Amino acid sequence: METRLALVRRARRMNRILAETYPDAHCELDFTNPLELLVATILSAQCTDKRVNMVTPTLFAKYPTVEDYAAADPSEMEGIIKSTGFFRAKTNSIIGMAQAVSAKHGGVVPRRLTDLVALPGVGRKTANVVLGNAFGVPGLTVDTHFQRLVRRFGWTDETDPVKIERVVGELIPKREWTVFSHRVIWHGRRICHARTPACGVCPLAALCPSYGTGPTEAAKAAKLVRPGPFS
DNA sequence: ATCCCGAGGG
DNA sequence: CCCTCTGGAT
Repeated sequence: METRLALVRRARRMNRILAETYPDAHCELDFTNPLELLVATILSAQCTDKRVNMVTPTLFAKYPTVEDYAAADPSEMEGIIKSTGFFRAKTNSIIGMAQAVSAKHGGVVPRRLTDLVALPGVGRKTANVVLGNAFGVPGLTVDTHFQRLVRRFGWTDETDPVKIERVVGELIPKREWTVFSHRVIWHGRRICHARTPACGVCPLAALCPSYGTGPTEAAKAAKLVRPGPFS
């Protein structure tokens, strides 16, 4: 059983290695404007950031302000964002979010987590992305990558994002929460994949309790694999 | 086939 | 906890 002290030390080392490995980890939805970042993040659900970035110029030109989104014609907006998938739900979310921001916050995107999460289509992950990357408020963005990695790191098996934030928040300094989230997510995208993690080239191998317990690339190629504690 | 830096509803 | 929503890339 790992002691609390050992756990904290290991977490700090992992964070340091991630920082060295991904020195320029950042939000790939590169908007400093809160409204733009909020809309782009809503669009990014189950869709690559590249594809989101292909529609945002057209979208932001047509809807420059909260009021423009609030008064938007749904079918027109669907046409613009169609290629990002889930376009009906996303259109409803964006218009509903804008109407709520207009009615409850005077057309200004709120800076508080509770206010952001209360907006239609805005969950905890999206809210923390906006807080961290547009408002400079530290936040852990617990997406599917983050969730998977902290489990493999042996930090927590919790699935509830709030509980995960609480556990990780005690291991990582608050002022690094935002960039730490990006490091973890970048690592998940590049090496610590859901099905077949590339443990052979992982810079965290020596510190990872899940090292070697997952399917190898060779086994995967031979189709002899069932991911154990993975997924 | 499987995945993409999710959210809402049952 | 489950399901659904969607198109595009690999």
